[in-house]
Amino acid sequence: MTTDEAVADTGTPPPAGLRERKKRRTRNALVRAALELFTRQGYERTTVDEITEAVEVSQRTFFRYFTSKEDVAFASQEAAECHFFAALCGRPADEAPLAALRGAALDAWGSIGDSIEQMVPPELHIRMYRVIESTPSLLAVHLRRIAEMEERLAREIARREGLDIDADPRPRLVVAMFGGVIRVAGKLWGERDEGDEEEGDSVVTLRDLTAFHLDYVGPSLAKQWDK
Amino acid sequence: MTTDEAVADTGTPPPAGLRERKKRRTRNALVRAALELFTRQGYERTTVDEITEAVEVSQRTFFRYFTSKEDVAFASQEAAECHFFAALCGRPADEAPLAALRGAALDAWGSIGDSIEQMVPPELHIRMYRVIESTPSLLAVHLRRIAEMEERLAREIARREGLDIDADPRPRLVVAMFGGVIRVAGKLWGERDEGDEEEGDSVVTLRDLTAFHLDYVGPSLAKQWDK
DNA sequence: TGTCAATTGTCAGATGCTGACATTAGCCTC
DNA sequence: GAGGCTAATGTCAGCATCTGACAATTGACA
Repeated sequence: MTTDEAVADTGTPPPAGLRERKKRRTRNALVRAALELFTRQGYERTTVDEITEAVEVSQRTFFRYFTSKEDVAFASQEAAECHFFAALCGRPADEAPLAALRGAALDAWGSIGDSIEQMVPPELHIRMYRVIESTPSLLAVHLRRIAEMEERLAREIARREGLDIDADPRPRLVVAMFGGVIRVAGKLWGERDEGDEEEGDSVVTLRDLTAFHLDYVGPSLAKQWDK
Repeated sequence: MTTDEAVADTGTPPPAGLRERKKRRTRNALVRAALELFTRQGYERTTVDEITEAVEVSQRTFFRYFTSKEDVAFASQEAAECHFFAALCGRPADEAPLAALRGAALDAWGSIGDSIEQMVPPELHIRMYRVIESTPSLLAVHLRRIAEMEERLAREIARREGLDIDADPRPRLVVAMFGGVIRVAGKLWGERDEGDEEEGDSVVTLRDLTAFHLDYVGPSLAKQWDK
């Protein structure tokens, strides 16, 4: 319990010790059980006791792995977001800010499975995304997490461009607008085929929808950057 | 409890009946006591019991006026947001979308006092805004409320321009980006003079900061709108 | 004044979450 | 491989938010 725990996801293939492996198994089991219940019967209608009973651990153990019931709902999101941020950091240095953000978003969506399949089935991750979007209390937390991510993105953009985040508002502004576009795309996608369940198709659809909206406002945002 | 309750703010000067007046008084007293406690000792460290004891009503009564502890924290925000939306609706029809949003925002900030002074002192409203921005759980709800407001704004913009909100993404996109700018301005303001407390000055500062940021990205956003 | 309906209070209980302490179980040394 | 160390888990008590049910109070209106 010394080093990670806050990361808790980014590819750590062989967690040598038996203890570590057991911990990871328990954690993943809790996440799977929680998302399964949340997506099946709804977030509010699922109690923490139901989750812990499904995994056969005490309620207290649950709250040692997750700070709150909300926390577990975002476990796979957390992994996906780390994946996205890593994609941004891996972008070539000569790319313009918006191009780098766009590329990172599309890359991350393309390889979403690699980053979370050890924890939960990607299809469950997608279903959970819809639950988040349609559950007010989860949506609120989701938006706050997005805001935190935007802050990190703005700092990374500022770093890439050699700008002072406190002196130049452009990094924050371009990220804020980028985030706005992403959210609009996600929302429209969520409202689209509400009860269809087209499995793997959904990921592609959301990815394409995002690309479409980004390309729509991209030119003018880029112009704004140069001023 | 039949008609309003959800509105609960927009200027209703003489609520004739004794019952209605008493209800409004109780409600306002709860809001004032709550915001006073929240701003003095923090949101998390304040219990609902403390609020109800200060007003001398039962806890059950509190939850009849407000659906949750979070709810009361946004009572004055709700009024301010209605004020802003009304300002947008009152804008001349020939104004461009972004100009109308800009004008409504600045007007609303200018006359913020008129819309909430019956409920709470404007200075308390401002202090509460900072508590919201700096309290994670409240910030989350705040962002969700903003998202809901943006949806309403997008629909109003679409109506003004005679567009179909489901067919043309521009209303949502311009509003999303407008909202992003507003949030950046609000965040920067909140971080600025953290412990200064310059009273009325604060409102002016935030208003000006908003105007500055809007003017910064305004031209390019307007370009985006025309295509 | 007396009846009706709305407001409030009281009570019990579900749920989320935390601290304290006991118990179990992996790990490491001798 | 026995025993001690420490991390993980379980148990229990308790606080806070929030809700339903029912009783008591109080304004409204004939």
